[in-house]
Amino acid sequence: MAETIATPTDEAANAPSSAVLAWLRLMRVYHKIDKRSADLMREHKLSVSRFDVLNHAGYREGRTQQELADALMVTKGNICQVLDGMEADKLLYRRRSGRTNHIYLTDEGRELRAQLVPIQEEAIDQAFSALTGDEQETLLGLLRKLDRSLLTSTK
Amino acid sequence: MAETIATPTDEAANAPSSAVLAWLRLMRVYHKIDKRSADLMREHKLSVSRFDVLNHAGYREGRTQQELADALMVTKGNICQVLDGMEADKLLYRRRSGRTNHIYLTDEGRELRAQLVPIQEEAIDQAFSALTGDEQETLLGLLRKLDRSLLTSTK
DNA sequence: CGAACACAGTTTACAACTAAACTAATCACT
DNA sequence: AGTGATTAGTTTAGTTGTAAACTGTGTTCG
Repeated sequence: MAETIATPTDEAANAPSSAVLAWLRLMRVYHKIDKRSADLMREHKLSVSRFDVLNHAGYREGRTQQELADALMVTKGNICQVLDGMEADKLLYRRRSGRTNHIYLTDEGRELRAQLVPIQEEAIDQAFSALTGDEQETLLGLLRKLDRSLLTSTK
Repeated sequence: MAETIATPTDEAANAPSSAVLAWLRLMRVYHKIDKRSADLMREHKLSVSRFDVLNHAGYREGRTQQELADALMVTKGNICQVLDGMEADKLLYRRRSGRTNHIYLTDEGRELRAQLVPIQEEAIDQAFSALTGDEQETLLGLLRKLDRSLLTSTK
């Protein structure tokens, strides 16, 4: 048995699992679309994080900072900083109630949101346009299943 | 026609397109798994970016910095900084050739890589274990199609 | 040749994010 | 009511990333 057909324990790595391959692709897709978004938002003098806050806070007003942090998958410390900036720029304001802050958009913020949300949606639709409607649904279903199986970090 | 069945132009946003829904899920999945990876790597005193460089540079040695930057979807400026640190820590070294640098792992770097790659792969397999093998293949196929349709940024 | 260009890598200034410590308000329970 | 645990938000120090200017090397072609 001088020559094996395949040598799984070789220096050359084993074939990566489909999970690893899927993860690598997912990373690439994420980064590419994220960069597109960043470029798009920069054209409108806004960062992605500010847009996300504007979008989410405006979707249903009166949310707390912690709710925003959870929804956007960032720390409450980060949200606090982003809100500081946006409040200073009069895009939104905090209304304290006990120990929680509720976030409301200003007219200016609401206007900016109304202007940018369709542009962003258009860009996302365009980015996904290589997939058919059915494929998008399939992808969504798989990602949803995966998402639900990943416990929200216990912290 | 006093009452419409649906009012697409309402204040309440239109139903998001499947592309937008897929993008939101993809973001969530990316962040959750990325955070898991970061936590896992931190246990081994390594950052995700260093692990990525170690993994990629070790997969085929002699790569240039620009190749690494492209593969990891970060700027060459960032790679340069990460390499500075890793070179200082004796995980790898640069070998200049003309105007390009080729990257090689030290024995220590190679050893660390051999130790961590299986751990990381295990974690990824585990993260994707909610999907069946077929589902993982389907997901991979869709992501690959999507990835290929997204031009690498022209820069 | 040599001027103009292209390109790999480096540096710098800054933005975005985290972890962790801290402050302050609320809750649970005897 | 009082004390201890919990929770929302803030602050701080440090990490990771970017964009853009800069350096130095190679390449093209009149």
